[in-house]
Amino acid sequence: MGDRTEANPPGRYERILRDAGVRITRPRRIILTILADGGDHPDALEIFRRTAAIDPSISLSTVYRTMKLLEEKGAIQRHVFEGGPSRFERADGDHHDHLIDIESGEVVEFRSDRIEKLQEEIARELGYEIVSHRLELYGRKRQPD
Amino acid sequence: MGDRTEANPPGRYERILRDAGVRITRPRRIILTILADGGDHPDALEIFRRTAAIDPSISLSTVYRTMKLLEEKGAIQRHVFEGGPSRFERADGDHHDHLIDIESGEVVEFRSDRIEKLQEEIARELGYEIVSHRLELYGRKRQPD
DNA sequence: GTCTGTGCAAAAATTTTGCACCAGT
DNA sequence: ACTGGTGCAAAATTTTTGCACAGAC
Repeated sequence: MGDRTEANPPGRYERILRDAGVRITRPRRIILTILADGGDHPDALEIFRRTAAIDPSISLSTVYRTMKLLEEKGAIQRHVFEGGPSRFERADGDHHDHLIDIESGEVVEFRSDRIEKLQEEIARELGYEIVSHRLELYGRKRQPD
Repeated sequence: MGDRTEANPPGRYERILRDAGVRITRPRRIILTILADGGDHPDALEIFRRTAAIDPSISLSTVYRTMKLLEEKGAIQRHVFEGGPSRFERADGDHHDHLIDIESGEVVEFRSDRIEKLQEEIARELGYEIVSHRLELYGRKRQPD
């Protein structure tokens, strides 16, 4: 999967938000930095821990409010994997789905154009147009025997 | 989709549970009846409302405990659609995925062997074996133009 | 009679919100 | 300055749990 940092130059989110008429405050800038840095899928509490390490005055409410805002602006995606709380990841252009390691909680990203196509076909057959979708595989590492 | 009641004769769940060494109590029997009757995807509170209509002494805790039990025994499936609480449906033999109408909340079931196969392939390529999976399409009715 | 299941109330976990103050533009 | 954003504490929502009693086997 590797490094995708260059896909999110610092300020990418800032631009999205500014263009939407949203103020760039200190808490928001810090949260945005954390999201841009992370290649993972942290939940609100984890993001809060990371902001707290940088500026302990930032509240959990602000984290939640910012996540909701970013989601509405299309800057991040929210995932609710089985059982757990919402987890977030930035939304670059590239759509992908998730494979969750049920033993470690690790998330592997993947993408299948064939599956995407099939989904479209199915929706059309049922008389619907897809607005969004969610495909999650839950599995464990295969033992190389 | 239509009537699937015959796929769940009364007592189907009872057998599953009895075989698992679980006692068939009055609350459980009532909850099981509700699940067997419903062709829908109620959440815990809705199930509680339905049990309350039959026997108001049944508590919400018992509903939750029973749902968890049934899930563990493989008798029902839990779904967490975007935003909302867990919703449940009985697990017959037939696996299917869900298309959720984002306007009405209605759930349409579908199944695609081709998608299932592709999922297996993808997991294998990534070095995993699938334990479970979740595919949800969120969409709106297409206007017949 | 034994041991699991239940109701109740309290707690836990996650997320949202009212309000007075603060800060970005 | 104006307006939207923030921290805090309290509430809302969903789910779990401790405990004493009830009920299935």
